[in-house]
Amino acid sequence: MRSENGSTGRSFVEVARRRQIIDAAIETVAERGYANASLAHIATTAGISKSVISYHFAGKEELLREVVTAVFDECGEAVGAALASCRTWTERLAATITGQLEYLRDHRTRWLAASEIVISHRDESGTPLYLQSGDEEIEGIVGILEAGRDAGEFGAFDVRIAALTVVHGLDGVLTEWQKDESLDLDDYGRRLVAFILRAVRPGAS
Amino acid sequence: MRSENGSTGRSFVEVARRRQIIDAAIETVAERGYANASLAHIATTAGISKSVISYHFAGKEELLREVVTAVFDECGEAVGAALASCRTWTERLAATITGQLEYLRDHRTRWLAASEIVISHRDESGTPLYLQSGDEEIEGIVGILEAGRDAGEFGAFDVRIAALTVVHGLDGVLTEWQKDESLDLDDYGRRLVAFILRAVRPGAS
DNA sequence: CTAATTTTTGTCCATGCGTTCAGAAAACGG
DNA sequence: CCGTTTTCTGAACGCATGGACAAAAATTAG
Repeated sequence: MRSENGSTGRSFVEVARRRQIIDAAIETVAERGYANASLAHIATTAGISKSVISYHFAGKEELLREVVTAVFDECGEAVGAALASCRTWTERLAATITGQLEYLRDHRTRWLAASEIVISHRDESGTPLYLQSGDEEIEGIVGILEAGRDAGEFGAFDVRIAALTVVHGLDGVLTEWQKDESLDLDDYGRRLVAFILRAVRPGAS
Repeated sequence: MRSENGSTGRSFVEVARRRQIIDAAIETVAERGYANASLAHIATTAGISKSVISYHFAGKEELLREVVTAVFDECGEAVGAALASCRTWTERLAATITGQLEYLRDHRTRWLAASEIVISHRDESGTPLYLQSGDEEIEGIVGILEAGRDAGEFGAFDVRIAALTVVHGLDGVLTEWQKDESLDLDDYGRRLVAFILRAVRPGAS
């Protein structure tokens, strides 16, 4: 019997191969775009035969889903770590923004690939992934905004609209970064935080 | 000699056919998604033979570009009309937001199709359309924000970040509307305007 | 009415795709 | 060492796509 890994029932080589294929898929999608990221190209990038992908993954569908969950989980953990050291709700709101931008800054390729897949990939019924994913991120921001409002750090405003604006503002940063590769993400993050804090600050509406 | 139309040198029937094909493309892309909107499907939707599209358009590329420019020009005109009747910069900022949402509300299919194409379609070099389009919309909002700031209607903030946040917030409304078909766009617009006005209002920061 | 031109049609083609498969190669267990 | 299992390969498959083409149909002009 081969040594197994956790509860997945996968051998070490299996896990390594899957990781290698996932990384190759990320690189290929980021470089050539979702539509041009065929299994053949991914296999070439990984330096393996096309059929190996079909051997280790149930299909292209499963591979792409694994890419998305891997990257988003990584980013979620990074943001969670940034949130842990915060003391005020204002800090938490800022950390949500800067934390995600820092992940984007340090893992551009991975984030780009995951975004491409989420936007472009459709399941068999034609529904894109971004309409299937849960809204945990939005709910998290809503929670911070409500708590901050109750604590008196923020003013009175529509927390859901505010949360959506933050999330879509973060999504849009990638677009701006693609338009201008020299964009300073840290600077952008600071300015975005400042703008959002202007909106949520207490005071007349 | 056939009667011609403007400077394009196209006959009336030619113009009509092109419009019919463009509308069929819009309907097909909105219904089946960009990736599944083949020329065959578009032709079936239009009730014509596939080759007619190739006869009237240089290729799929030209057809899709015409769809995008047609829809975005329509929306731009609608927003422009809404702006014309504004007297203050605050009104203009609000009209930019509500005007676009009203177009989205009244032309969901067209906007959806154009967005799909802009996001997913790549030219031969692999560059998506949304990285090619000019930033006239952003520049317009930047102009409003600067003028409003100089007029004392708005406070001191980063106008570019503010404009980008507005634009990306508007882009995101379509996503929310897809997630929840019963979303009240007028209500969303009012709330979004209120939130943005909170951010740009004069005061410390 | 006839000839020329515009428009439409159905068919065919080359290409690329994801997946399948039999068999080769490698790794493993006793 | 040999038999078994896992892993990999290259070829083949069915399918869908965008485009090209000759011929048919419709429209126009004289």
